[in-house]
Amino acid sequence: MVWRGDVGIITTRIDSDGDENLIELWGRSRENESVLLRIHGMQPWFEVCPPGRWNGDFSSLEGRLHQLENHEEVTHVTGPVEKWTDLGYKPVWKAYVSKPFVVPGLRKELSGRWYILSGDIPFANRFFLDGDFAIHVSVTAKETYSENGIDIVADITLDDVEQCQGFPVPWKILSFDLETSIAESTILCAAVVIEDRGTGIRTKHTFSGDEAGIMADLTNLVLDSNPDIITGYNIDNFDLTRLNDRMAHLSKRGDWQGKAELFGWGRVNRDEKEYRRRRDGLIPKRGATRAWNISGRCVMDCWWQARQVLRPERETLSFVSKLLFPDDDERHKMDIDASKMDEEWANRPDEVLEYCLRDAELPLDIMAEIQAVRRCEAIASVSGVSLDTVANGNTSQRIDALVIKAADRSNIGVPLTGSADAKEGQITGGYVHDVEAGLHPWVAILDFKSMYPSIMIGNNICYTTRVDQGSTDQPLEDEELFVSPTGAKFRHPSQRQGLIPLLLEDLMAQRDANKAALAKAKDPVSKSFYDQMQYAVKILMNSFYGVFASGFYRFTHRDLGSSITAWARHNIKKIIQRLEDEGHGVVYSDTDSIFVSVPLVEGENQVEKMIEFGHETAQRFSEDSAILEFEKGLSAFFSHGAKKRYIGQVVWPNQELMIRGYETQRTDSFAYLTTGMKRLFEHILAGEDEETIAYSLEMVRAAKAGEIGVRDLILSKSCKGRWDKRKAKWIFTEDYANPDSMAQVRVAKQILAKGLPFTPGMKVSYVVENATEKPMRVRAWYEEEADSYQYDVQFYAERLATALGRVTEAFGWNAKELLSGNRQTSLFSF
DNA sequence: AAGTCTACCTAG
DNA sequence: TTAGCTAGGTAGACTT
Repeated sequence: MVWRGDVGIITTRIDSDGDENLIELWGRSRENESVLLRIHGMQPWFEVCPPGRWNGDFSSLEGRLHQLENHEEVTHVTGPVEKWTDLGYKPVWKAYVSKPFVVPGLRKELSGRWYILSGDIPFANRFFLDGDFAIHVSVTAKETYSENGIDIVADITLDDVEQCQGFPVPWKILSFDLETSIAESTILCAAVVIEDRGTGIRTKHTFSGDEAGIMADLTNLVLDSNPDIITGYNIDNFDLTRLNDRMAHLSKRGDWQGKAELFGWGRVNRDEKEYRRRRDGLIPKRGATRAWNISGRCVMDCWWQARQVLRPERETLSFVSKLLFPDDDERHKMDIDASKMDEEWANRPDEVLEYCLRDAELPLDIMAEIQAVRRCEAIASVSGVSLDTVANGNTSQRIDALVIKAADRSNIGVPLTGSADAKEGQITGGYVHDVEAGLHPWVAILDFKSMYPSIMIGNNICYTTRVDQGSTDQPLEDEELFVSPTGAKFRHPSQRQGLIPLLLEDLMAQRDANKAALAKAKDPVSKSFYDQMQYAVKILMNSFYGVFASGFYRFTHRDLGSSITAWARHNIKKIIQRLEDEGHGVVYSDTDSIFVSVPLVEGENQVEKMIEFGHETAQRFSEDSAILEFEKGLSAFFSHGAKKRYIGQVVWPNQELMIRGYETQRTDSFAYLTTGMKRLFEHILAGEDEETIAYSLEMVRAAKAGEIGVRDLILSKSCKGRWDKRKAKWIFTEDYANPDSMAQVRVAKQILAKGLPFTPGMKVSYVVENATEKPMRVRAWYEEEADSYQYDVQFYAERLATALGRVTEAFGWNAKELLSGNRQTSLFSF
């Protein structure tokens, strides 16, 4: 029976064990079926061309070509086709090979005789590249069957797949949590909550009893419920790692069946062959990266998603929950002491199970609230990759998906990653204008629309358009070139349209289309959809510059990044100069923005004057590919004189307090300072100078008097470190020159001493007990011990005075004076 | 007390 | 901090 369906692709792998090389794609259909597509008929290949400049002498290649054709791993060779490379046009042969995994060896073997192209592209990516597909596809299958709990398994070819409009995939998400013994590191109990986004139903499960039984039941639930996405809080570093360790502990070496029973979460046959796969197999694996790999499923750690979206001051599950659901006490009441888990489990197992279940469900609430999956889906849709590649991949992979496709279509050779010359040191970045200290009334903020992408488009900046002395491909004699302030030259689009500028133009058009659709959308579902899409396009466009300015990306050259920023500096400095020549004060500028004083008018209509001035000025200085926009209007702007630190009272297009850089924005500050400083800023922008000083003095006084609740004094900082497998201990010396002089490392060690989990890169929280000791004495923060903290009153008072004093100095009070509570009369004060 | 160095986090 | 980039401010430990 013919099956037709729209499918969202979770992840891919290759199956090259048989005669054929299959690409396997796991997904979920619009109709809520689990799907496995097995793509037949594709063959792995790479390309070769003569190294160096091509001299047209085909006869010199005959021997090499013959050797290539007769290589035992090479099935056949086609070509040559003329392709563009960074040394000019060259003849390119395509070598088809028996198996994808022979390519790395061949690459090495041939490297002296040939220049290799397209030789490091994972074979499974060919599905997206050759088919021009993204995460959502439409499939027609003549027949299908069920296998391994998957509803629809279809053997098809690329021709049976078509592009598909985005649709909300009814993902099935499994969230889990383990409670573990501190003494033994065994698993005491587990909980799972499964969300079916098709039906909207959640089911809850708890597991206790002997450890092997818990793991086996958990595995059975994974297989029976067959989820697409596995989540939980910090599962990458904790829960999955622990399951893996316990599997190793509880099963004998080589007992693949025993291991599969305990942790065989993969969506594949339960046999030894699948067990033996190094990745994408029966048993979840973590390679060199942080990301876990489970065949057929996508691991999406709620902690990682939440930190990226929310940037929380602290990163515990309970903190993030309170941040998102402040009114919901049930969700975050704390009644189990995790540092005494063994006792808790012995004394009141029911409560521990309930606690465990709650911590399994919260990640689902958090993921839904921050729309983590939809966000990934939108980026996957725009860049043309699977869900897993967005959730667990890197920026280069997203850019690759777009650029390689475009290169293949235009006969541009695809160089290997790392083939470019290394960058010599850093390139120069954006220009930051000195900020004039003090309060400035009426400031218009103008900024360039998508500055770096526009510069790339406007000057046709691309790997494929850069003029290189060493290339056989030189511009026409009368060709108009774009010459960057660094001297780098780029071809004219009439002669060669760059791939990147073309892609960026397309993305800009997509963004405009999505924005237009968003404006027209009536129901919340489509509104959210178009908003996600336009945002995904924006994210993707902005990541182009970074990738092309990096030292290792395949399509880069050091002149690209430095030309982009050089043009940016040139453009913005020119406009600042012209504004100043006209008598307009430029208060500040950073990279793509200009803060300009609005001429004052008599009477009441200063806001209207600012709007008119903002729009008029922006338009006047706009050029074709450097469009300046009036972004915000401020009634007041203040900075104490440091770059990247300022505040503003926005009055157009809406009313808001805008703060950049200051302690209020920093997650390594403490609540008493951030909330107080925000209040201070409101006084400053309202022109309430006396209140500004009085408020600052009161804050410092209260701190000195020890009147602040310790919860408002918790500091938080990320801590690195790594687990040394051989020594079986945590080491910090790799990441820190002097680890024990760093407060966060000392805190991490306290956490570890308590037997609590520590995740490298995660923030740790602490209170300063005594800063007169060097290094200062700090105590890790545990909510359960909240009542027992002593803090260093003088330390907090000084830190407050320092931060507030920088600001109040503009009003005549410095840090020292805030601390003492009175102003020293200087010799010159009268 | 001033300067150097490492580290963190932010703006864009 | 999962091969995007640079500019910049600040804290704290330590040295001179």
